[in-house]
Amino acid sequence: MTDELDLVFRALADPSRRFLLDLLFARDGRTQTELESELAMTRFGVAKHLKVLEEAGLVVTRRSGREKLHFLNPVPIRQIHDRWIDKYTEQHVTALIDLKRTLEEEP
Amino acid sequence: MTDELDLVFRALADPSRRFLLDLLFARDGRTQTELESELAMTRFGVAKHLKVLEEAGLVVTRRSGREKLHFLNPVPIRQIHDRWIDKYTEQHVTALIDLKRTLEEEP
DNA sequence: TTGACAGGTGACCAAATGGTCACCTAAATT
DNA sequence: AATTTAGGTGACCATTTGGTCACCTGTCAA
Repeated sequence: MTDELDLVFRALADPSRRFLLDLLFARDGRTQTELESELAMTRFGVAKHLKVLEEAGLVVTRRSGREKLHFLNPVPIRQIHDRWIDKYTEQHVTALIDLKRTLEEEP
Repeated sequence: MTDELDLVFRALADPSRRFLLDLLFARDGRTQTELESELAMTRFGVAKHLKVLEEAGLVVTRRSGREKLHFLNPVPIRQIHDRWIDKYTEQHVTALIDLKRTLEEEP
């Protein structure tokens, strides 16, 4: 009943971790210390979250001296998408979302 | 720190719920009883999972007499995708995944 | 070389989660 | 009308999870 993407889904379940992904989506290559300052949490909590994201493959890291740089990896996100949206449905869905966005912009 | 897609991410975190989505992806419009038979769990557990999926908007339902029909809604999945993959990156990522798939097919 | 800085580990605790059960309502069947 | 069938509710329990802390290693700078 468990699958290979299990770690990815579990990683995405927490709002703090999604916020970390947002930060890395906005700007890649940040250190852990740099990311800590953005969360209302001790560095231990942030470190734990980054570890979960890294083990899920959503974040990849590179060591540079005593620093650890973090990068967003979008591949697992796309795999989630492809699991429940086939190439045919994709067009309808994106059209729907664009429509929704348009409607919300002009009230 | 919490966002509107919170329910969607939390719903996707559980393997049983993802399996239910797989079932509905394969064939829509099933009743709860029909779905129960596919899970190694009492009907109460399945009902709870379906409720979580419905509240997240991943599943929409329609009543028909005493039956409740379930349908997969792909829109939230696409929204997850769009959050961390911009139109430009999308091309690279899909190309990467296609490449990976090709390589795994021919060993 | 001494101290400051970046990061890692394991234990620990409160809160959330998955699953079951006793009990309920409403629709279909006989 | 009586029974079966589809589904819903709230309490309950075991396990998992998010977060903190004391303590550790390795790297850079004065």
